[in-house]
Amino acid sequence: MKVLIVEDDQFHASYLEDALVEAVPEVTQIFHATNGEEGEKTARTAQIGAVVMDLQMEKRNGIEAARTIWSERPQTRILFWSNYADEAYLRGIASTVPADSAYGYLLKTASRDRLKLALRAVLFEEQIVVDREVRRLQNRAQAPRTALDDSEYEVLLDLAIGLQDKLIAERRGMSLRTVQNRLLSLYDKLGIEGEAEEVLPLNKRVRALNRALVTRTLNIETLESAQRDFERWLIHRR
Amino acid sequence: MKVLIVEDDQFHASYLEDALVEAVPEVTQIFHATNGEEGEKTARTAQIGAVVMDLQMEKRNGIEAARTIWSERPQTRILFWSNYADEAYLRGIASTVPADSAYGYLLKTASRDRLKLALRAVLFEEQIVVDREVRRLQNRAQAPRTALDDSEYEVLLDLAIGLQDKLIAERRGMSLRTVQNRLLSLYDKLGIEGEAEEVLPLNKRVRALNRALVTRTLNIETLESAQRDFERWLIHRR
DNA sequence: AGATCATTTGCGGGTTCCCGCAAGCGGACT
DNA sequence: AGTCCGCTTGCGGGAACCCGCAAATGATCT
Repeated sequence: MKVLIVEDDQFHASYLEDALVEAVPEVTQIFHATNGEEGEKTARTAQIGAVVMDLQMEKRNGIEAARTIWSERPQTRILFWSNYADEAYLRGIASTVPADSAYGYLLKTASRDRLKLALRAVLFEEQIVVDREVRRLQNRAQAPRTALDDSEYEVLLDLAIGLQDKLIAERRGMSLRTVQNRLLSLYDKLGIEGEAEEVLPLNKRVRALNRALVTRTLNIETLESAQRDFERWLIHRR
Repeated sequence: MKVLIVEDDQFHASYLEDALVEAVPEVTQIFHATNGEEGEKTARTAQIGAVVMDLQMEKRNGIEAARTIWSERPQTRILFWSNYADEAYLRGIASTVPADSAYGYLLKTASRDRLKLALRAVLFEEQIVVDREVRRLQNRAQAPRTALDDSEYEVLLDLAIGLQDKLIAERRGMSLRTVQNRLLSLYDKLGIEGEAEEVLPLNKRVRALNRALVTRTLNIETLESAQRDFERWLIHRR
């Protein structure tokens, strides 16, 4: 069995390699890559069936890499191994994992045993494994009070890259007023009203972006990739 | 000689420890902490004179910890060892390092040799060492065209936490119009005009925050600590 | 079909924001 | 003193934003 490790931190990579050979002795060959782009390439040329991958990396991050890997070979097993449990990553993964592929999401703070368990379960047994911490975030993010539905999330992204209401309306095909309704519920769900109790007037737009970042609903990479998406859309609009 | 290592990633911590004993055999005792708060405490109780510290950590980050450590014992040598060269960190350090203390700023991507060199130079020889990469950023950030002066930076922070012009004016003791002038030059320096050339109308406020984050002028920790500062100020104003 | 409830949309108006213009103010140099 | 230059400040107005209100549209259930 061939396994690819995509990880830009050399210490983490070698730790991972150790754990991997212990957990899955069936492994015959281990490949390394230090960023998403390289990872995609190796996965393709070496016909890799199992991947362990960090999420934040220079050049293409883990999610983007996973997207192309899965688009080429959907049955590839991928274990994401990340420092953070950001909602943005969860959304990214949820929206790209093929119907019946095995994957996992583990935090780097997990113990060595849990890591080994997850490695075996995902890469070999083709199970789905999600870290307790991550699961907790997932639940919180899905609590009806706080959950952003997809349409709200889209508007949040547009807001985050600095689009004005009118442009968002055009891009998403809704009326100006509807965009503003989305914004209202965003402000509500991100908790921007009561905030400091008193009549402390804030710039809600900026505040929304700020809150989204601080609560890890968005992260900086999300901003960058939303920007790229937008530019692509710009070209194709008539 | 006693040295304190403050680092929340265990692999990095042990790598650091190795390099440290090789580079500075004079070391007699090594202490560990995994976040800023703990670091401050250990530095105080163990009377530490030399510290190696990561910058981004849960609870108090490296800069905040450095501030209190230096306020208690200004001649402490501190080597910052970080993943990123964010302008926000540079500003933070620049504004807290006492006049004649030894410190250093090294990226984790530095080779082992450079790390050892820096460890010896800063902790033992009491020199000042700044990583090449970091220095480069520093220069770029100081290029007249892009450099934010302190007053602009303050306004940027206020904008970033969502304050409106009027509040910023009150907090910083300037007129409304002056705040707006600062914003104008911010927009200019962050490159928000031409952006997409044509008449692509953007929400400049949000865009400014977005750009500041993407260019690493700010990071999310900065947002959080700016928020804390603001709340402290809120209490003390009339 | 008819009733019900949620979402979408238009309208209107009070704020905030962005920024040109021009009048103060103060330091630097001659 | 006088001139120059840059920063601050007030004024004014057009654009964008926030949001209540109510009508239109749609989906669901009986």
